[in-house]
Amino acid sequence: MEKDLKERIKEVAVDHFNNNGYHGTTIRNIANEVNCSLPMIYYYYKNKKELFDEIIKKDYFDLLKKQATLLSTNNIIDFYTKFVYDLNSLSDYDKKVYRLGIKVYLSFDGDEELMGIMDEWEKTILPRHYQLIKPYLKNRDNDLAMVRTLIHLLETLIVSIVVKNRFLSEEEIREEISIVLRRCE
Amino acid sequence: MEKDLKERIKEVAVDHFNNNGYHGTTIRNIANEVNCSLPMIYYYYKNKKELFDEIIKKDYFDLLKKQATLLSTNNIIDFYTKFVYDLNSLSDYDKKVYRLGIKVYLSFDGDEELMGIMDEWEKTILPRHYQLIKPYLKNRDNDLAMVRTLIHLLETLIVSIVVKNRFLSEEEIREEISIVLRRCE
DNA sequence: ATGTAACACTAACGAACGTTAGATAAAGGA
DNA sequence: TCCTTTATCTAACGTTCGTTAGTGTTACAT
Repeated sequence: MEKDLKERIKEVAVDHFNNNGYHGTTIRNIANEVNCSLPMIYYYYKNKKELFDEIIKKDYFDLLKKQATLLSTNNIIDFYTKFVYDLNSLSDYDKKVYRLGIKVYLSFDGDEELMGIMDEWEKTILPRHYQLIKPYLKNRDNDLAMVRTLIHLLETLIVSIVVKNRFLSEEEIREEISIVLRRCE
Repeated sequence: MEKDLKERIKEVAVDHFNNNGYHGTTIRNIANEVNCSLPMIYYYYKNKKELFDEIIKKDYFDLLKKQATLLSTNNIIDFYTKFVYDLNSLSDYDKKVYRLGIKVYLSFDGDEELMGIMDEWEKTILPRHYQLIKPYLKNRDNDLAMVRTLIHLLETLIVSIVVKNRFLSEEEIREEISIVLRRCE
């Protein structure tokens, strides 16, 4: 019982929500694994939904925002390669939070309120990356399509690492990003 | 009560499994929406799990196999554009089945047995597409990376249409596929 | 007419769920 | 010393779950 009980509850909750979904997760199972009594969970969290919401609204979006504020280097391919590769070394907890967030993002879990928040975030993705890549673009007619393609590729790479829990080498990440950003080299 | 009751049960079940996950779906809710009594579901399906399994093992893989047997035209970009674009016009039922399958594929639902089946299928993807694209490749050192990148792009496009229920125009699909397959033109 | 199979129901079982009431024990300030 | 706060518990509430036992009802073959 080294760590804070509230923190331990959330860690176990992330694990269970991840493996069994919102409905498949029970407060009793969480309490059992944390080795505390059942009402202790209600002592720290109002109810099941608040526990789930805090993970998404706080922990998941903290992760996303931290990732979004990374600054581009002078090489756009280096930057995006690192952007993806670094996900490999996320802590187990962060990886699970990320995975749970993607689950909600794809509306595989959570409720409509959370989906709305996800939609808002999604709208910021294309403009943000476009601004980031802009300096490297050669002003061709399909510039926007290239950014869109990159984002689509990134999404699958992120899912591979975070959701399917695969390790992707820096080399293969770079290869694929280079194929899409070929004209920026 | 026009259609077969067994069929109607499955249709409603697909809907509920999709919206609420396996654990969030109850036999009572299904029976209510189908407007039949509760034991009728057990008359046609041994239990809840068998109902879920039949949807994935039969309907989802039928969809995948049908898609996999499509023959390439003489233009590889045309082929893949059509491959993705046609998903837009899948029936509502098929789209939901597809979505549910992807949910299991990403291990967001289902059990370990189903995950095993998904893993087996996944292994066939890269060789299959490589064989398909091979004739159009210029034998460069990053040919395999290109096929991998294409598959990764396709995955996101499929998720957009089937999971997020977006409509993708033929034009934007073609643009993105062309960016990846640029050297095959 | 009678038997049998297929289709449908009502009612209930036991188990598990989310949640809460209420007690206890320790700690610290007044 | 007494009171309040914080952290923890046991026990239970009412509800809903998956599942089944048991019973009709139709339709068709013999």
